[in-house]
Order: sequence, then structure tokens, then C-alpha cells
Amino acid sequence: MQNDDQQKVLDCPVRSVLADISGKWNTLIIIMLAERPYRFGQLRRHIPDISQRMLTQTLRNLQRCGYVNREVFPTKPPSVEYSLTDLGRSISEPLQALIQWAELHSDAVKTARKNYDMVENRGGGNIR
Amino acid sequence: MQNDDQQKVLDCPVRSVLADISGKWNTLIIIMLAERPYRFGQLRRHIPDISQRMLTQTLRNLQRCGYVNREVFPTKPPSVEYSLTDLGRSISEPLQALIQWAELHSDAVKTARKNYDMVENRGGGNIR
DNA sequence: CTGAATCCTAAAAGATACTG
DNA sequence: CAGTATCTTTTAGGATTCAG
Repeated sequence: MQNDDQQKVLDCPVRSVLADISGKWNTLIIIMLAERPYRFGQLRRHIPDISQRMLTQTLRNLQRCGYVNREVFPTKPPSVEYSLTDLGRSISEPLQALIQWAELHSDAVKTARKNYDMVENRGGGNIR
Repeated sequence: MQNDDQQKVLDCPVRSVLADISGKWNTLIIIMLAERPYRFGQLRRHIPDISQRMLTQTLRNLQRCGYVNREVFPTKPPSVEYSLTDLGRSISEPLQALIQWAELHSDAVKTARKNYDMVENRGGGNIR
């Protein structure tokens, strides 16, 4: 009975993990930290369009879920370094695969959208 | 210069694809359709907690981006079958990998969250 | 059966100002 | 430098009603 596969998808644990990579910034930050550790300000500079609020919030949540490590260096002024945990490095692999897919196929998606928007314009437009 | 990798991530095309798999239902539906085509009502029944509005909306968007095929059978009453396009099948592979990761590690994430919530309870609790 | 339309609530995200 | 605290805007999503 192939129904099992579907049930897995409906399983809450899976969805809760999916929720982690949802959100505008989660995946992006995991991918960045997969390359090397970053300090707070460095992340901000490399992601120009993130607010410090969202950066803090996203990092906190990733830390909470065990993906990210937060290390405070008691310098003056203080600096905080973020890096991936083992779990974070682990999930970064399927995420990288997804990014690669996106790089390869984003054009196909773009033209698909364009075609759809063009054809589907009966109702607003006038094809007669 | 390893900066290139980061730029790729910041690239808008990639983010736009990532946005497609964000959202509460997109991934779920792609994964389901990866198994076999479904009719509208079948999808509803297999995903008990989706509203028909979100189901319609999600399917429309997936169709628009080229992941999903929509075929209308002029039966009485009409029935509509949704299936993956080649592009949809293609993206379903990295998505499946992600699902598998989630199945394998959701427990680790769960306990990480629990630990964090426990330790971080100074401020609300009283560890003194 | 499929799905469009409207209304409404909740959650995500942005802007800004302030602190150790 | 690395945050926290508010406030406001925007978007996602749910409930309900109606239609081909």
C-alpha cells in the first residue's frame, strides 16, 4: 500500500523541519554559514536587504533548532560569531542541492511564469 | 576569491525559486504529485488541514511556475487532474532529499529546541 | 466537483529608536 | 558591535458564501 509515503509527508515532524527552511532568510543564512563562520555584522553586510531585527530573529531560531552555534568573544566591543553545528552542516547538504537546482533552472521557471501570465490574460485582456 | 559562492546565493533568481518552495503547502503538494497525479478533491482529502482556497491558490502558483500540469476532463461534473511537469519532477528530487533529511533528523531538531527552551529560561524562570 | 470572491485574522517582515 | 523594544505595513492563510 503506497499510502505510507503520503503519510510521511503529512507527519508533523517533517513539516516542522520544513518550516525551518521556510521563511525568507533561514536557508540563505544556513548556506552562508556552510561556507565559513560569520560575525553578526559581516552577515548584515553580505545580506544587504536584511534588517538587523530579522537577522537576530533568524539566527536565534536557527540556534534554537540546533543548526547554528553562537559564540561570544568578550572583546571590547563584544563580537559574536555564528557557525553551523554538525546538524546544520548536515542539513546544508540537501539545501545546497536545492540551490544548485535553482541556479540551473531558474530561467525555466521565469519563462514559465512569463508564458502563463501572457496566455492567462483573457479576463483582463481581450483575445478574440 | 570565495566571495562568488555567496553572490550566487544572493542572486534574485535563486531566491525566487526558493520562494516557490516556501509557503506552507508548496513542497507538500509537489511531493504528493511526485508520487502520482491527483484530482483536486483527492488532494483535499489527503491533506485534511488545507482549505480549498489555499489548495487552489497553491496549485495555480505551481502551475504558473511550470512545476504542475493542470488537465481538465469535461466529465459531468467536471474533474481536474494535476500532475508534475518535467520541471516539477526535476525539482521534486532535491525536495525528496530534504524530506528524507527531515525524517531522519526531526528528532534531533526537536530535542535541540527543547534544550534551548529549557536553558534559556532565565528571565522568565528563576535560576539563582 | 472545482473553484472564484469576499471578508477577516494572524503571522511575517520592515522602520526606527534605544541599550550594554 | 550586537543586540532589544515598539510600532507599522505587508503578506499568508482561514472561513464562508456563491457559481459553472
